[in-house]
Amino acid sequence: MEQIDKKAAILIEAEKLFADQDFDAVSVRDLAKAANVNIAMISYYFGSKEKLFEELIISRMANSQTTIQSIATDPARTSIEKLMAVVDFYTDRLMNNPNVHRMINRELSSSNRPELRELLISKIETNKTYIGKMLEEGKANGTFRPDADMGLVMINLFACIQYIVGSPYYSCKMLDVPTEAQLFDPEFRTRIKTYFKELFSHYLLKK
Amino acid sequence: MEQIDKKAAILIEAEKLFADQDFDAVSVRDLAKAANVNIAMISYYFGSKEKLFEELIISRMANSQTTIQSIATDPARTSIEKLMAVVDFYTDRLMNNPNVHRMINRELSSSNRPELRELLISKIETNKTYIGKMLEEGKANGTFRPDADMGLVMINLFACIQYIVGSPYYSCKMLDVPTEAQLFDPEFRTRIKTYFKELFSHYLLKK
DNA sequence: TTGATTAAAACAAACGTTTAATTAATGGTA
DNA sequence: TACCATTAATTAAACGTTTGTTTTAATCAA
Repeated sequence: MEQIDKKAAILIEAEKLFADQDFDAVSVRDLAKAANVNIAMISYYFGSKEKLFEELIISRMANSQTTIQSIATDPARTSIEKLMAVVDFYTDRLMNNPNVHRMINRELSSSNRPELRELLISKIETNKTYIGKMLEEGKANGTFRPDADMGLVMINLFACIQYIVGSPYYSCKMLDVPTEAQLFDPEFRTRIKTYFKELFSHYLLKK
Repeated sequence: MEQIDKKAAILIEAEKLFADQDFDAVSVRDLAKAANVNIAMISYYFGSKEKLFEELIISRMANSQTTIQSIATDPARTSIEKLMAVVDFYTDRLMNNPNVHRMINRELSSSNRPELRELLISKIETNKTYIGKMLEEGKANGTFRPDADMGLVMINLFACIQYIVGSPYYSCKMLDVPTEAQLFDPEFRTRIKTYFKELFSHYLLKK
């Protein structure tokens, strides 16, 4: 009996394994066993283990550019409302796709696959540009303090959420969250969102 | 002619290689070549590649517990002064030892070596406890807002600096810092410290 | 019968580790 | 100091596994 879509099955299992272990720590035999397919299928469908890995990351990395752009350029929102919307969107986006962001996180921290890293950065950079402009606009229109460090505000938001998602086991222990599942619960998401909204409001808004 | 300390040479080169690449991506032959020693010397001195890796991390992970403790329990400092001192200390500590913290960062994000991860977490947790008590004390004595999220303040500081140090290539691009070396310059350190001091002051202090 | 799909086996290369042999250093004895 | 015995350090080669990938043959659906 043939499976409808073995290629999809491989991608699903690969996502789980690569989220938790390094690229080299996962063998094609591990992948084949988890997806219940023959070893040859990885090369057959993807060409190589590395191409499977790249295809997996790229396909799972949803396109967030249009959303960020529409938030950043929305004339109906004030500067602070835009920032709140970015916090919400970014928190949900990462917490909805923890596996792929763990992979991305690990790719960005090593030079094992430089071309892939470059590709990921270029995608992320587009969003950074939009949010950067958005924050500078808030300075220009008098909403935000002129001496606020907008570069660090951005990387602070990105880094902190990426870090929690990328090292869930560690983060649970540090935040006294009992299970990793609870880390992605709506309750904890609200906590994250509230924290950053208050944090940035206090830091950015004029008194 | 015998080398004086081949073991130290191996550790030095291993630190560079493991900082930039995954554990499995660095072979013992790479290590031996970089340190200019025979392959057998890794097993001879360390027992195995994995033991070398563990010994490297543990030996390079300086003991920060006594410093954090003395800051947190210093009666001469106010609560806000203690927090500022922690920001300074933590920034310098990570930026002075980027290589080992890149390794730690990567270890915390995977379950490739669970025992090592557990060991690292237990060491970090001690500091977390001290700083946590310090922040709660600030709440109790009326310095800090009672509804501030101290857990997230802590992980925010840790995560953000660890992230910048752990993914320097990426961070440079995001922060418009031209070279990785400049990321660890005094100038950029001051920027980080100033940012967090202002950020946390605005968020924590009562108005 | 054809072409797509599968499984099992085989492939060479690379892996971490060990062996066996050799050289260098050390310590005690005369 | 000179000598020998012993330990330690170093090397090249080989070890058995595991790696990612490919081949071959069989099976299946159309």
